Order: sequence, then structure tokens, then C-alpha cells
Amino acid sequence: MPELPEVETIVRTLEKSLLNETVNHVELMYEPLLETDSMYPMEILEGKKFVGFHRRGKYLCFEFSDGYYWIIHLRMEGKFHLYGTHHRLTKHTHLLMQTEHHEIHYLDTRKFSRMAVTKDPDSYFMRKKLGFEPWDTHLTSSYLYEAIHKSTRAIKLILLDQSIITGIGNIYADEILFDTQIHPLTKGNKITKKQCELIINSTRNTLENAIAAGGTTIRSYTSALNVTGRFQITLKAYGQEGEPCSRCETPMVRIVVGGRSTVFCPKCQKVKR
DNA sequence: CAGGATTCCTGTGGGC
DNA sequence: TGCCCACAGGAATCCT
Ligand SMILES: [Zn+2]
Repeated sequence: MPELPEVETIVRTLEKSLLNETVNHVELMYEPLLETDSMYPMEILEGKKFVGFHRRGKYLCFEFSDGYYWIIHLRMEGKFHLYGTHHRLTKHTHLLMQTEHHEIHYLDTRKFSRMAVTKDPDSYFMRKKLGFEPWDTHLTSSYLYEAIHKSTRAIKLILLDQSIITGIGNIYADEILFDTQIHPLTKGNKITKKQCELIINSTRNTLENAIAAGGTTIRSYTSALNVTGRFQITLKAYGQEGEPCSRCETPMVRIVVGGRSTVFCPKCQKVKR
């Protein structure tokens, strides 16, 4: 699943090839990928030039000439394949975009991803109710504590809530809780201010390390482009069920929290009631 | 209002 | 070319 580090990697990678290229042709083959309230259809981008590459939370945001923005959320399996010449489409290719030097294929096997074209990205993201970016200076232990100290939800779900901190997904949520030694079922109202500080610091470190490594590679998600398993960082919690804890050797345990697979160390991450 | 449940999709993998 | 089916997962939406 592409989370913030993967999205950042994808944006920066595409920027290298597509900056200043003009779109000659766009074709969306699976219409439901375009949000029904998208301000413009995909075709509006024909004739426009890629002038900026941005990321907000887990959203990619491509800026075009004349003030248009193409915003995409990859969800679990959205991915780009970039080619220098015409390439055969697969049954999972849902969008085709051609520029003077590239052919961009957008694929999503599960068709869960979403995109939109707008001239007002600020209001677009406002409607999505996104919280602070991990490195926003407004994200302080006081802010986080205030945001969660009355909540009865599990901290695991709080970390996945994009309206509090944006960019964390199921993989890094487990990594952050392992790193801070907090049990994933701990209620928000049992998290101390000190732990809020630990969570913020760990979030920043964890995501920075992942970006430095180029994003992780889990299951169907490969990397920015049609390159497989090139960058892979070591995950200490996610997907480590049954493996010895890297801190204490105790077998890692898997539970389901709010429908999300969650792995933690029962010895290092104690429940707090 | 908070928070739990449901829904959207389809490849994968385990069981038989 | 075996068949069946539970499972996974981000966020919108519905429900309590
Ligand atoms: Zn441990």
C-alpha cells in the first residue's frame, strides 16, 4: 500500500521524467476512478503542460499550465507505469496519458483509487479534512494530546485517521507503535502527553527513513514506476506475525483492530487500561 | 458528535 | 485451465 513515503517517491520520480512535458492525449478507460464531483473531466488536461509535482498526505498532486491540478489517491494498488514509446495496455490499465516523450499508464487492479481535476486544490483538500503533515510545526505533542485525549478509539485507528496526522497507513502505523512501544489497542484517552511526543518523533523518523529508502515494497505494490523491489526497507512489525521481536525475541502477534490487520510485540507493547 | 459497520473490487492463497 | 471462498485494505457513507 502506498503511504506517504511511497507517494513522495512516486511524485519525485515522475517529476524527473515529466516536468515541462505537454499532454497530447488523455483517455480514462474506467470512468468510476474519476470522482463524480471532479470539477473537470480528464480530457481538459490535453494541451496542458506539467509544471509542478506535489504531495499532500497520501495524495499525488500534479500541477499543469493554466492552473489545472490532477489529484490522485492510489489507495491500495494504484500505480504508474512510464514508457518511452507506445506500450501494450493491460486489463488493469485504466488511464492512458501521452506526452511528447512519454506514455503514462495508470493501473489499479482493485479499482479502489480515485482522482479528480480541479483549479482549486486548497478547497479540494479542505473537503477531504486532512490533518497536519508529519513535519508541520503545528504538529506538537500538545496538539496531538488535545486531539485524542478524550477519544475511546484505539491508538492504532487514531494513527490511521487522516484528519489528525495525514500520511500514515496500516504499515507505518504498526511500525510507529512498535517503535514507541505502545500497544495498538491503547485508547486515545490513555495516551500520555509524553507518548504523544514519542509518537510524533517516531512518525517523523519512520517516514523519513522510508522516504530515504525510496518507500517500502509490499505485496502488489512495487515502486514508483514499473520497477520491482528495488528499494526495500526492513519492517519490524508489519507482516512480522510469528517472527521474533527484534527487541526481545518474543514472537510477534497479529490481531485485527477496526478491521485492520495489526502486528505487535505482546511483551514490548503493553496494554494500558 | 463520536465511533462502529458497511461498501467498493479483485488477485491471492489455503483448503479440499 | 481445478474449484471455492475468505481475506486484504483507505476512505466515503451510512447507522447507532
Ligand atoms: Zn518485544
